[in-house]
Amino acid sequence: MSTHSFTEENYLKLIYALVSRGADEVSTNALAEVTATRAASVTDMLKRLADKQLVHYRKYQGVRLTDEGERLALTIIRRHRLWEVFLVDKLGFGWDQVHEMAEELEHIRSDELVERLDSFLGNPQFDPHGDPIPTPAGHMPAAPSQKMADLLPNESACLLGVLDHSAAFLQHLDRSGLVLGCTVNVSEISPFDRSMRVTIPPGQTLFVSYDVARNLLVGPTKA
Amino acid sequence: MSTHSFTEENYLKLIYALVSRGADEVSTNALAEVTATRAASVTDMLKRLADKQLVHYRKYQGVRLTDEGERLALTIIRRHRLWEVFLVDKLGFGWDQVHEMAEELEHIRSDELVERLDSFLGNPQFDPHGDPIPTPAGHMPAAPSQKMADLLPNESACLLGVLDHSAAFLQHLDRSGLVLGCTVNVSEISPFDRSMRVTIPPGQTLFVSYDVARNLLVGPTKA
DNA sequence: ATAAATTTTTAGATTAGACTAAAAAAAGTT
DNA sequence: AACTTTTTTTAGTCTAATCTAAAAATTTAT
Repeated sequence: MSTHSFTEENYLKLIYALVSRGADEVSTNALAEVTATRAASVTDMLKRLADKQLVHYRKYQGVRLTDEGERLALTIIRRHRLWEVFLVDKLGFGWDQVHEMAEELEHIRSDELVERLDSFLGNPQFDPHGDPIPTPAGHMPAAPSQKMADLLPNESACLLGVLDHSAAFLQHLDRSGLVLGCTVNVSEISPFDRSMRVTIPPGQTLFVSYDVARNLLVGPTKA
Repeated sequence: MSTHSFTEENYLKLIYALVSRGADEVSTNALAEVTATRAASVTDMLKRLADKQLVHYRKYQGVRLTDEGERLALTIIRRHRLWEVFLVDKLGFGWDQVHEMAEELEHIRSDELVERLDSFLGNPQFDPHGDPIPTPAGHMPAAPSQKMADLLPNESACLLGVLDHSAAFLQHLDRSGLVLGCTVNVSEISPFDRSMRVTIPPGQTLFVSYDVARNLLVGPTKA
């Protein structure tokens, strides 16, 4: 039942994010970058987190989360994503507007609140960007990994998520009419710039640049 | 657009609460009591709030809010009460469970969030305890002021709010079947202990102690 | 109106979380 | 292998919000 500061929670979340997208251990500088602080501040915090047994830390060697640290990181990510669903589904915010608010809401410290929110939202499996919502016990479900850019001509797929979460990218998708859950069919790929001609229901055709296609996650169509 | 710390917001809210229930100015000791800190800490904070023009403060004389301080206090109270409505109406919490969570939620800093929440909840005028919800512009609507203990035999009234917000009191009301909005009719008042015999729909009779009756707010029946 | 009690303020410390500047370790280059 | 560059850590400082102990102002009581 010990309680952690907002700052500590944010470090855990960010360490999780950095580890899960590649490296085995996270460097001090990488953390300084994502926390928007200096390396010296990061070192301080890592020592504190190590004292609390939330990370494994060896000088000059980088960090990784302990089991308890990972469990905690995942409950925070769970809260973040559930609040995003609330903001979009219930309050009508756009998926490009909710990140900052969820950054604050994720720190509200009541497990019962989170579980009631979860049922109120209908136990969603994914957040508005298609990211999977961790279980209450702290397990991260598998996420789709195939990119739209990997599709071949004549293949169809279901649009499931985004890799780039920036407001600019999300707004671009809005303007293009690309919505999560929609079925896309690749009719042609330009050999020159790898841009795709795709059709989406109801029979609409659009061009998707490679830069966009490699930031979109797809899966098998529901058919 | 300047931003204030949680702590500053809490001081403002508590100063408002103390002023509105009596005294013209609030003493350092009274604030130390409600903030659960020491007088010396309060003095420090009052200086900081005075620097930010949120309170009028003169040494040894107590404090009161500036117009800007009061406006801010009321937006925080507005947020608190709206979140309480959300927790009770949408998530199904009991009215005795929501205070602590709302204490955290009230500090989420997005005006658009609050206004969208307000519409989502159907623009409620009162929180689950019958306290009026301040307007977005920072105006506190009038609250009912008549106490159930002031009713005379044979008078009827509508139960509108509570003065005591403790979980113990609220749970007592739950066990008694006293619900906000219900019509109460006083059939008899004991001259000995001022306890009341009241009837509530559907034709149920119960005894209400003076201690309970003076913590209940009533108004004219809707009829 | 003077002394005693209470309240409030000052002075000086502490903690979390940040900072800068400098030292130490690791990695990269000839 | 030795030198250079980069990364990380240490050492010392800063701010917000707290604390204790002591001093100052106000209030109460004789």
